[in-house]
Amino acid sequence: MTGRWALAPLDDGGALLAPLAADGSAAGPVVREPDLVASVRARPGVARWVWRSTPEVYPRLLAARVPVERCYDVEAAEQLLLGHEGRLGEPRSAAAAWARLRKAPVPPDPPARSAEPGSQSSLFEPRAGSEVPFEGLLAVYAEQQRRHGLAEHPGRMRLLTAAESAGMLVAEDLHAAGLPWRADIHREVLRELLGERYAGGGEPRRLAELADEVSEAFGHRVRPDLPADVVRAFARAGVRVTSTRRWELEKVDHPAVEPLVQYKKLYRIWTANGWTWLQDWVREGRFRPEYQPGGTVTGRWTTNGGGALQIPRVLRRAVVADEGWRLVVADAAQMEPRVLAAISRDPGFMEASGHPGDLYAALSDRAFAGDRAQAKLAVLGAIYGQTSGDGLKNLAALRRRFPLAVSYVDEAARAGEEGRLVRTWLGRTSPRALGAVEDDEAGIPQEEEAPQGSTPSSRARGRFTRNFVVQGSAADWALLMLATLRGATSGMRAELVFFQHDEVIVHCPREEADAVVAAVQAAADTAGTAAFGQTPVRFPFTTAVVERYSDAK
DNA sequence: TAAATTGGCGCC
DNA sequence: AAAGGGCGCCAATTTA
Repeated sequence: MTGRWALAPLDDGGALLAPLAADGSAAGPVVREPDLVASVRARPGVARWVWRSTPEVYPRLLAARVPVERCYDVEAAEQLLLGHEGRLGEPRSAAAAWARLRKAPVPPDPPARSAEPGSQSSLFEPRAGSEVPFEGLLAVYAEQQRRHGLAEHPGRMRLLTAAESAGMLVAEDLHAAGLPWRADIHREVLRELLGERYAGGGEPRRLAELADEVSEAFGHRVRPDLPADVVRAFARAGVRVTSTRRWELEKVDHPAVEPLVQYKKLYRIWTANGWTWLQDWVREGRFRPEYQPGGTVTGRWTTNGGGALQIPRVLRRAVVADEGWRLVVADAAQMEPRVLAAISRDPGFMEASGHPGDLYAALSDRAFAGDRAQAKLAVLGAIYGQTSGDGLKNLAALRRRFPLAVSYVDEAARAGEEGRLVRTWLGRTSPRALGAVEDDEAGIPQEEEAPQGSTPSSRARGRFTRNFVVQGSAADWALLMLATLRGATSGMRAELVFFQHDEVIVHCPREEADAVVAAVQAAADTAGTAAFGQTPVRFPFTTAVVERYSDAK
């Protein structure tokens, strides 16, 4: 029993199932079985489960410890296919896709739920408006198979939807495992930084003291958490600031600056990751955020509640492995420039990226007379679309030595400025510019207003598309790396517990740590080849085996 | 009064 | 040193 099977849950815990042929059509009769979990358990040979939505089905399998190696998430795929077709705003639910297929009225997507802290698993109950009949699911899947064939690179598009589906599985795995989190240590850190917590939820002692220092420095009462108040106070003191951003304040010579900057730093910890956060998000020694693969247009993940991708560094002390266990903290080194090397196929840049060592040093040896800092600025400027400063100067040197790499991102920027779409290597596609309007003939977006050449908004658009191809292709790679790593660790006790763009944490018994480190690097190499084909580019990970997250790097 | 926006800063 | 890309979250403020 191999191949693909479609699966849909029923309200009574049962399931509808059907084997699928290569073209996506049903290869046998639809069967109804009483217990979804048992149905999956009884078919260990299925190569890929096809279902509407991973969060709808997979958590109950996970809870029952029924392994699922691969899936195909129809709604995730719909989102990617719509994007590829330049139709990103259209509803992406299976029900909507089914309606489009039947030329019926298309239901809008149900509103996104905001996560409740500590939710057991993300979505046991399907969202209202998401129901689709099984025949509809099968038809939508078959149609999606056809649409993959129409993509610019069908093979890459198939890889992309497979990878996104794998990401959906990993997201549930991460939620189920949870990041080990010591509430007692977190409280210790809070107490060190913020001082005593006052009953009634008022400012902790240290913040109150800093606020007093700020007021003293100005000679009158100033609320440091109110930007307008602070700007006014500086004006009264004869200092003109246009905002209270740290980099602007730090240029100002005034006794209020130091306590003010300190206040803002601590205030942030208090409001974003203070006692309230701890109470809301940490249960039984685990922090369980809800991850959303593809939550951003570039393919980077987001999390829903808890701010898992913005954990302040000072709190990493609270992330501690269980007794006898370790955290393997692995960080992809200079991922984005290496990805640029791979997608641009620039021979020199690929060659420089072919070493596991420091990429910026390798680049500076080749183009910047050994000046690593200049090389780094130039590369980041090329990727982010720098508009001024030294980076711009250095960009010229970069362009001379690595013309294909620079022209790759320049072309992406030009596409954006002209209102065209850009794609990642695997085919994830940028959304249309605001105000772009579809051309009936070719589906090419046009600016609503006559193109004026360069406007601030077209330049901003260019910076976005310039970065999109690199950040997005890096996300492609990271997804494949995760999928591979998930497979490699499935036979171990090790668990993936954290993922953040280019960094992954695996929690494992001490004895497994070496094997996990090797698996991470192997996954990186496999993903590099799977995503970009045979290139000299390497994707080294910096790994640390530690007991606490803060001991890494 | 509730929803949307703004300012600021945390992460990559 | 600052400013380019992507986000989420909080509190305050503005808008509907």
